[in-house]
Amino acid sequence: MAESEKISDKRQALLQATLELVSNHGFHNTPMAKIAKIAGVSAGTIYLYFDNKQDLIDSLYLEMKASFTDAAFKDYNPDKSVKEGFAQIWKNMAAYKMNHVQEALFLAQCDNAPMISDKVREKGLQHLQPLLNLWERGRHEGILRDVSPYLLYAYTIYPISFFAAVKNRDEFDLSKDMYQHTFDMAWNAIKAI
Amino acid sequence: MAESEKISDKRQALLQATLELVSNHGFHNTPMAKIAKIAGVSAGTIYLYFDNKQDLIDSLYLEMKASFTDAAFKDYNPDKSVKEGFAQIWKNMAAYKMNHVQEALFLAQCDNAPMISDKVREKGLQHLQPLLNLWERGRHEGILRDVSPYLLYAYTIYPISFFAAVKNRDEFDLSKDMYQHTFDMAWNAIKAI
Amino acid sequence: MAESEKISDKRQALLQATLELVSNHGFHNTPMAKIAKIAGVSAGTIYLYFDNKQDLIDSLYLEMKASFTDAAFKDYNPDKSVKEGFAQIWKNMAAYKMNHVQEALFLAQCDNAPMISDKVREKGLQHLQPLLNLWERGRHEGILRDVSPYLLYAYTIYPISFFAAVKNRDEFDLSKDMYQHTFDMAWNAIKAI
Amino acid sequence: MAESEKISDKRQALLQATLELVSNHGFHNTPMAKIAKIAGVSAGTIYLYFDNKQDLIDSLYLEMKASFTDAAFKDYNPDKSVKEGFAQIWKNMAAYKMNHVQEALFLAQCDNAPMISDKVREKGLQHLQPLLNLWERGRHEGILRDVSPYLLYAYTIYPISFFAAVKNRDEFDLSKDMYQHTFDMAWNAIKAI
DNA sequence: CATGAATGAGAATTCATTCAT
DNA sequence: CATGAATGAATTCTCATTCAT
Repeated sequence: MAESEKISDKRQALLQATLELVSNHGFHNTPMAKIAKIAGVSAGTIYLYFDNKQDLIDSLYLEMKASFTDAAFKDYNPDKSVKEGFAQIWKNMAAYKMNHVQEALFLAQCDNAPMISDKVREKGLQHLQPLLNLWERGRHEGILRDVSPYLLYAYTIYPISFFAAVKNRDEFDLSKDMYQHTFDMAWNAIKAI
Repeated sequence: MAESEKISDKRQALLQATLELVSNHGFHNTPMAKIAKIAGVSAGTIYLYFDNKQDLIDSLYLEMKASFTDAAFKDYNPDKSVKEGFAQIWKNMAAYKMNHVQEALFLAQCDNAPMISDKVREKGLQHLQPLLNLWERGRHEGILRDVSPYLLYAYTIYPISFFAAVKNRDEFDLSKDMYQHTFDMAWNAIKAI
Repeated sequence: MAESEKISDKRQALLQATLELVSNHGFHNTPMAKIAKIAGVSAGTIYLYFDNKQDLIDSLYLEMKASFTDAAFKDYNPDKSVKEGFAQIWKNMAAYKMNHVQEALFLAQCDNAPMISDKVREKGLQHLQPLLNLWERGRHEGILRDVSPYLLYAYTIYPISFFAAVKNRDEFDLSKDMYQHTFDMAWNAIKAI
Repeated sequence: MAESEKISDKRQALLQATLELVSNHGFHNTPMAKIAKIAGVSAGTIYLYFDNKQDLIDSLYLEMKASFTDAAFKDYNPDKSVKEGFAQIWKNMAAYKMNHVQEALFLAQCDNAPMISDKVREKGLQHLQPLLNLWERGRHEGILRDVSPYLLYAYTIYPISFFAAVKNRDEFDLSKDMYQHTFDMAWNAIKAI
C-alpha cells in the first residue's frame, strides 16, 4: 500500500509540476530538468513513468480532461428538464474552471495549439457524451435551437475558458454570485426562440 | 523605392513563413532555420529585420491583430443602431476568421499560451476601441445587458476562434449563409431582455 | 546444492543473454537492463554475479574461449602425425564455429574491436598451447613451412571466423561435407613445399 | 576554392578524428564531443556534415573501403595471367593494410560487429568486382580451385586483417620482404592442384 | 544588405550502477 | 540472495544567434 502510494505520488508530482510549468511558461520554456526539479525527483525518473515529453503532456491532458468532466457531471440528473440539467452541468463546469484556473489554462493551451495529437484530443472528448445526449434531447424537444452541437458548444462551454484566462490575468473575475446571470446569457444564446 | 520594396518583401516573407509554421506546428517545432528556408532567405537575414525570435513572434502577432481589426471595422458606421453596427462588426470578424483560418489559429495560439508578453497583448487590443464604444453605448441605451465587456466579448467574439479551429480540423464549417443565424445566437446572448 | 545450482543458473542465464544480445546488436545497443530482462532476472542481480559490465563481457569472453578450445581438442591425440592431428583440431574448430555461430560472432567481435583488455585476451589464448606445440613439431619435422605461428594461424584458424560470419548472413554455408575440401586449402597454405 | 577546401577540410578532419577514436577505443567510448574536439570543431558542427553518429560511421566506412579498393587495384592489368594479376592485387592490399593499420582496424571492426547496416556493407563491396572477375576467370581456366569466392576470399584476403591487428599490438609485423613468401601461402591455398 | 557556416549552451533521453526493502 | 525504483552523469542532438565574407 505504502509502496503503490509512493509510486503514485511520484507520478502525480510529475504531472502537477508539468501543469504548473506548462500553464505558466508554455510547452517550450518547460525543460524536463525543471519538471523533475519541481517534482522533487531526478531527471531520469520521469522516464520511469512516461515514455517521453509528449507522453507526459498527453497524459496530463487526459487526466485534466477526465478531472474536468468528472466535475462537470457531478449531481447531474438526466431525468430533469433540459434547462435544469444543462444549468447543472454548465455551473459545474464554470465553477470548476474558476476554481482550477491553472488546469483551465493548460487545457486551453492544448486545445488551441498543436501540442496534442488529434487522437489524444478525441480521446479527451469521450466523457462529454452525457452533455451531447442532453443537447440532442433538447433539440428534439424543441427546447434548443436546431443547430450543430459545435454551435451550442461554442456559445456556452467555450466561453468559460476565456473567463479563466482573464481571471488569471486579474482582469475580470466571474465571481460566484454571477454564475446564474452568466448562465442566462449562455442559455439565451442556444434556447429555441 | 525598389530597394525598400525588396526589403519589405523579405520582412513580409518572413512573417508569412512564421505564420504558416507556427500555426501548423506550434512555436516549438518552428526553428528559425526553417522559417528562413520557407521565406527563401538566409538564416542570418532574419536578424536584419527582427531582434530575435520573440520579436518576430510579437511583430507577427501585432500585424495579425491589426489586420483582423482593420477587417472588423470595414464599412462600419457608428451612426447606425447598436444592433446594426454590431452585426456589421461581428459578421466582418466571422468572415475574416473563416477566410483566414491560419491567422485565426495563430492568434488563438498566442492568446491562449504564454507566448506573448502582457505588454504586447495589450497593444494588440488597442484597435478594438470602436467596438468597446459601441458596447458602452448599447448598455447606456438599454439595448445590451448591463455587464462587463469581458462577458460581451466571451459570448460573441471569442466563440469565433472556435469556429476557425474546428473548420481547420475539417469538423464543422460555419458556411457563409449561416452567418446571420449564428449572429442571432450571439446577439441573443448579450441583448437586454 | 539446489542453492548453488540456482545461483549458477542465474549466472549462466546472464551470460547466455549477453551472448545473444551482444552478438546480434553489439556491445553498445546492449544495455544491462535488457540483459537482465532476457535472462529473466532483475537488473540489480547482475551485480551479484559480476563486478560491472566490463567484467560480464570479459567473463563471457573467457567462457566462450574455453568452450571453443575444449571442443577444439576433442579426440585429439598428440601421438598421431602432424597432419592427422592438425586435421582433427581444424575440423573440430570448424564444426564448433559452424554449429555455434552466435559464439563465433561474439568472439570475432571481441577479437576485432577494443572491447577486451589485452590481459584478458591473452588469458583467452592459454588453452591453445597444444596447437602451438603441434605446429612447433611440424616445423621441426619439416612438414610445415618454417614460419611464425601467426602466419599459420592467419591462414588456417582465422578464416573460420569468416565462414561463421557469412553463414550468419545467410550468404554462404560451409556445409558439413565440405570440411575435408576446405581443410585441404588450409593445409596447402601451411604445409612445407 | 579556398571555401570548398575549408569545408572539405572540416569534413575530412571529422572523418579522421572518428577513425582515430573508433579504431583505438571502439564505437562506444567514442562520444561525439570527443570527435569534435579532436577534429578541432564545435560539437554542433558535426551535424552540418553528417546526419547523425551512424551516418558519420557509415560515411567513414565507405570512404575507407573506397580508399582500400583504390589502392588494391593500383597497377593492376587484367590482361596478365591470373597468378600475376592476383599477386599484384594481393600485394597491394597487404601493403595498404600494413601501412594503414588504423584504417584496417576500423574496417575489421565494422566487418565483425553489427555497427554497419547490411545495405552499407554491400555498398562497400561494390568496388571489389575486378577481383571477383579475375577469380571467375581463374576458375574457368582451371588455374584456381573450383570453389566459391567466399572460400577464396577467406583464405587470401581475410587473413590480411589479422596481420594488421597483430602488427598493431606489436606482436608480429609482416615486413615488406615477406610479402612474396606470405603471398605464396595464400596462393597455395587457392590454386588448383 | 545578405549569406550561411560555425558556434556552444541547452534540450531530451539513456543507462550503468546503487541501495532500501 | 533478489529486487527494481531511483539516480545523475553522460550522451546525442538541436537551435537561436553571431560574424567573417
